[in-house]
Amino acid sequence: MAFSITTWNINSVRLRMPLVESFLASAMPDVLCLQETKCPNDAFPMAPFRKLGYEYSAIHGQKGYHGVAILSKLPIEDDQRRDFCNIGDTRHISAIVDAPGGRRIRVHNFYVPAGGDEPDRSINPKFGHKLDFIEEMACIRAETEREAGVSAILVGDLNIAPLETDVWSHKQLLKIVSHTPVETEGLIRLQQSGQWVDLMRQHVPPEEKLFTWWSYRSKEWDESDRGRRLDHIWSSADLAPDLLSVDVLRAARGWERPSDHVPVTARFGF
DNA sequence: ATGGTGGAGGGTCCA
Repeated sequence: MAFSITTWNINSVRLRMPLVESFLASAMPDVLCLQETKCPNDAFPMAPFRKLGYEYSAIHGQKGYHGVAILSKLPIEDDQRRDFCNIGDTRHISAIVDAPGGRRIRVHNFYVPAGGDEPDRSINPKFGHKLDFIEEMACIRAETEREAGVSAILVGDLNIAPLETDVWSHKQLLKIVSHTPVETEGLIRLQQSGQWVDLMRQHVPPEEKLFTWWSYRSKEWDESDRGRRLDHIWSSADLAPDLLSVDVLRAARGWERPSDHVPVTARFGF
């Protein structure tokens, strides 16, 4: 039995619906997690998703900024939203997916704050917000007593590239927000304390460069390849042995009017 | 060292 899940920071779901539709028609993941939908709930383009077989959804959006969504071919239940840092941002949603073989998987979909430009919380409150956010994420664990027997997957735009090979130049990015030690150490601590497995790095060795985002501010993004791995797929330990592949669709960055992030898909065989 | 681009919304803010 198979199960697949995609995470994609879409940077406006309404603007990029044609790209989403063509991606889904070919990749056909069971579950699609979107970030930066920039779309209030009552304006979310549900119809095209239904038409493609994504009958089930849990959305959490607001006007102009942020916004996350889970679209699913498989039934979902118990959708929840948590207001991290208590400021009303729509940056988290989760739901339990009824996966094949009677498996139940709690899927968490995150859009972590980018953190601004200056990596110093005393002069840049956005950086402080980001650090507080990832601290609070420690409450989201791969295994919980309350949902015993439920596996877990955490995906999203975490806006941190934790490994040296997750950026085009470790040395040149050490003081750049997304790759500063306080962020990368915080993310790895979070991963370990929550008992999460980094599925992208289980599939692609940590020695190899791996990126999911390339800035809009570089026209030759492909040749210069100054990317970062900001998007992640983590799972509880029980799912890790069932991972078949992780696909980072780099080609999507070259599509017409693209998102600056590309879709990442994990496929499992149970 | 700096600025470069893109989306939302109709100011600038955010990334």
